[in-house]
Amino acid sequence: MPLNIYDISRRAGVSIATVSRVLNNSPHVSENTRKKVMAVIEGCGYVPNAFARGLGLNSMQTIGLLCPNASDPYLAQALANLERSFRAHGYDCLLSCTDKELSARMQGVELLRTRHVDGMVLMGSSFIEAEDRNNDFIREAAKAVPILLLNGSFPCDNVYGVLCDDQRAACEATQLLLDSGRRRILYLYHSQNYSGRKKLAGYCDALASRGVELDESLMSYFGEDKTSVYQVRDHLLALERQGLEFDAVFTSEDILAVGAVKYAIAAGKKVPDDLSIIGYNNSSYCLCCNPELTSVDNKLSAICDHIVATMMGVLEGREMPQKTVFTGEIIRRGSTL
Amino acid sequence: MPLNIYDISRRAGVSIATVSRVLNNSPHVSENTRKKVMAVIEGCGYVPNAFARGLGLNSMQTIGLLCPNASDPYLAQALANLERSFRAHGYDCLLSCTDKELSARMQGVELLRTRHVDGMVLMGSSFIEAEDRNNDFIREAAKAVPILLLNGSFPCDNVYGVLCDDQRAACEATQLLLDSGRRRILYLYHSQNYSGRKKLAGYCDALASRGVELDESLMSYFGEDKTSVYQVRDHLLALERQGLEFDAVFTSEDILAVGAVKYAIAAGKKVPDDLSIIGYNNSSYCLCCNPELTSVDNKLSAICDHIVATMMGVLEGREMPQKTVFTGEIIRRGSTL
DNA sequence: GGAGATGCTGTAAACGCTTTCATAAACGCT
DNA sequence: AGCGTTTATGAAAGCGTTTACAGCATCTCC
Repeated sequence: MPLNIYDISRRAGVSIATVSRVLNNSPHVSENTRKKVMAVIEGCGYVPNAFARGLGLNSMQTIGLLCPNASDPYLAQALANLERSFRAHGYDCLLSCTDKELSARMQGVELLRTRHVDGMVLMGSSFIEAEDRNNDFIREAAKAVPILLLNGSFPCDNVYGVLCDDQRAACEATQLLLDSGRRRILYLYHSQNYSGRKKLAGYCDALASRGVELDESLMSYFGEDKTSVYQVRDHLLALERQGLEFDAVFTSEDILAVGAVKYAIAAGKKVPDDLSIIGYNNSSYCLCCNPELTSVDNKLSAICDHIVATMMGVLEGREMPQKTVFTGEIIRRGSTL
Repeated sequence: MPLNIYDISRRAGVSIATVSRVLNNSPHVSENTRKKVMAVIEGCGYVPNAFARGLGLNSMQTIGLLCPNASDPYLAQALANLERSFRAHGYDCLLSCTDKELSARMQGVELLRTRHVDGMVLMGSSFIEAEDRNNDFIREAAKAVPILLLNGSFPCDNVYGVLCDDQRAACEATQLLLDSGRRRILYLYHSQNYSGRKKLAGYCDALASRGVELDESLMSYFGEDKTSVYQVRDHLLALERQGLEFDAVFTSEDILAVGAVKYAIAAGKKVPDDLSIIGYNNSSYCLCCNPELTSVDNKLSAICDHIVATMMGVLEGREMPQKTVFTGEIIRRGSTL
């Protein structure tokens, strides 16, 4: 039987209203009473009941984190960053992992309806559909609480995007390959989501900027499961057998680039001499390969910090920028010339 | 202004008690009223207020997940598994990441005191200290809610351990190295926690079983930060310069084994011909190396499933085994003969 | 036909806070 | 001294549930 606010009020010789005011840092308490009440509170280690507080305030200082795939080290890193930072601001995080995009939507809505989270972070732009009518769930949720998009952008009130300029970064990565003499650059991607489309656009931009013609047969899609390393390797081997020529690979995720390295090993090609490879995310996978992977650092920790700052700002009623764009940076390692 | 239980009771022509009974599947409701009330509830999409419910029941169906390092792919995978499974049972998960062990304890207690979680999962045995008096926080927390240990064991009421027999698995892994002719086996480990100690014991068991003398200079400790890949590489290079001889490496985590591969590359040694390497966890890092890493699969997903099942059992008042041990399995890949 | 079960439903009291409103005290001013 | 203003406090009404308890039919069985 933990203590309640009545116990404190009795011991401090004040009313529960005063105790409540002390707890909530209300200015309408004299310095004297504040001290007296605080002394009692600390003396007996009283902690206000969060459920009752939630009932009164209709909030429990909770943020929902919707994560499409927590086992991806990149998103896992984001998860850790976000959680730590929100906690520092006094907010706890409810996690909601999900494989399938459809259920992701449901879970987001559920989190809102059943847990009354104060805000949600959609981690990864896979939440944003190309077909706009499928995005109603975001618009709907945004009516209730602020929605923050990690690596996405969406024009809607109360929705805030914090992202890397993937188009530009992808363009620069591709240009790096082109400018080292490569002409047949494979583009491998995981999913056709918001940032996936941006990266593709950047890839095209780069080709255009160097006067290289786009060849659709150089672009391949892969599912999101764990076996994609082998999938990529086998796919590239198959392409080679079919006579397709390529001298570089650019991927939308590091794990796919790992697959490209596997291919090179299987095909007896030297990286980067015979095949240049650039990944995306600059995740811990990059250091595991030999040679180590050149990759695009898309400023995850800055993005996470900014997401938390924006969420806090919005929750405190401040005006916040609807879209913040960071500039990616290519981290050159051994997989490129 | 969402609907409340009074709105439903009015529309259904019953009292709020009856509505509540319908919502909680109480048997004391006639089939007729149940149907009538359900129809109203579904008709208007009513969802009971979780805060009020929490206040009444002193529970919000929430599990606290204490994760020492969410950016580790292995733990991230566990996080995803646990969350999905708890959600399927109607429980949401509050995440609490932490780098430092001390603050981990604080956060666990805080989660309990401020959030009234119904149970906690301590992910990774780094929560269990070698010095027993430092484990009071577990004992304390266990008085309030069931505590589940992922990869740990702790003799205390209301604390349940689900783990892999790391000692045996480490022994078998080391024996595998010994039986392929290796005699000078480095053991690299991340931290001196519960499972760290077990693995060490297994390593020693294996040496004893084959009559090989233990050499303390073959054991090295590394911190937990991300740079450990390079740390390991440089450390091994230094050992080599000092004249220490070794023909195999066994590590407590895959990421350290990746560092050993880096060392082999830097030192111009062939894996596995000049140097055999075995990691631990069978994480996604294993596939990134060349050759791919032999590693101990410690049955993460089985452990996670069992954690959730045990937690649910305890919460439903059933008797549950205090300790469940899975048997690890060595996954042989290219880094061993 | 009435006593005693049995089954269903409603009333009202928690649960532990926040917050509005009223009141009382203290203060400054003429 | 008297008045209006400001400041500090308390009483009480929510917030939306759960649940103990009471009440009322209906039924069973002598």
